[in-house]
Amino acid sequence: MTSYIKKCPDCASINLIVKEERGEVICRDCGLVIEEKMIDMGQEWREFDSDQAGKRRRTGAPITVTKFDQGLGTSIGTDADIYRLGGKSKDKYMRLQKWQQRISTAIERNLKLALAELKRVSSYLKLPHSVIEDSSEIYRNAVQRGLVRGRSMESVVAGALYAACRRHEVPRTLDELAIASGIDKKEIGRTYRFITRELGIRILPSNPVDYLPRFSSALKLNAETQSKAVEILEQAQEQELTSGRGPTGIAAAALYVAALINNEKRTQREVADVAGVTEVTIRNRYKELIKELGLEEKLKSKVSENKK
DNA sequence: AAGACGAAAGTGGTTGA
DNA sequence: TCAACAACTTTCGTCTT
Repeated sequence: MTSYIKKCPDCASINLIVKEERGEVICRDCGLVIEEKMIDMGQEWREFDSDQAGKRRRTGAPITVTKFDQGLGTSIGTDADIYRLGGKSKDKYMRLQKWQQRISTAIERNLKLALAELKRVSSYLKLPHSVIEDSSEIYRNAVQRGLVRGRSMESVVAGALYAACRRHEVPRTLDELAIASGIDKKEIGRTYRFITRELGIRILPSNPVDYLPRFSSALKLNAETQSKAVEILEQAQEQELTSGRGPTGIAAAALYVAALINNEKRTQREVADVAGVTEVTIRNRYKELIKELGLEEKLKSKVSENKK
C-alpha cells in the first residue's frame, strides 16, 4: 500500500486502495480511478524481415469485455459487395447474412442492452472500472449459461454488479444497489445468490472494515476516528463477535463507538441511516462491543472530560 | 424536545430433518 | 417440504440530557 498520492483529488478522501491485478489506485469513497498502470505501448516481439513483419504486426483496438462482442465482430459482406456477385452466389450470401443477423440479434442485442444498463447503474454508484469489467464478464457468463431466462435482465445486471463489488472489496449494500438499479432488494439478493452458485463464483463473506471508509466519510468523521473504528473492528473479530452478524451493523456500531471516544459524537440515528440499519441493531452491536472489549471506563472518562 | 434505551412482536432467510 | 432458529426490523413506552 505504498502511495505517494495521499488524497483523492475529487473528494479528498484518504481511503485509497491499490488494485494490484489491475494496476489501479482507486478511491474507495467515490470510486475515482486515480492512477492506472502505464500501458506498455511497445512491441513485445521482434521482426527480422518483411515476412515476419507481415505475420507479427497487428493492430486494432484493445479487446475489452465491456463491448458487447468484446470489440470484435464479424459481418458477412456489405450489400454493395453482394450485389456485385450476382446469381447463385448472391443468394448464398444473402442467406448467410440473414442467418448471421438472426444469431446476432438474439444474444448480442440482449448483451448490448444489459451493458448499457450496467454502465448506467455503476456510474450512478461511482464504481471503478475494474468492477464494471468484472461484472460485465459475470453477466456474459450468465447469459451464455442461460441463467437469465425467467429473470429480468436488470435484476441479473444488478446481481452481477453486486457480486463484482464484493469480489473487489468495494462493497455496496444491497439497498444502494436497489436504489441505483430500481430493482427490489430481495430480487437482487436472489439473483445474486443464484448466479454466483451457478457460475461457481466464490465470494468471501464481506468484511465490515470495507464499509468503514464510506460510512465514515458520509458522516464527516475525521480519519482518526475511522482508524479507531478499524482498531475496534479488529479486536471484535479476534473475539469472534463478528461471525454471523450483518457486516454493516458491526461496521456502524464500531464507528459509533469510535466517534464517542474521539469526541465526535453522532447520534445513533445518523449512523444507522448511512449504514442502512436500524438504531436497535447499532445498540445491540455496540453493547456487545463495549462489554467484550472493556471499553466502559474509556467511555466514562471521555464523558467526564466533556463535562469540564 | 430529542436522543438513548429496552421490550415485544413481526419478517425474511438459513438449516436440518 | 416444513419447522425451528438467529439476526434484524418495527413499534412503542420510558428514561436521560
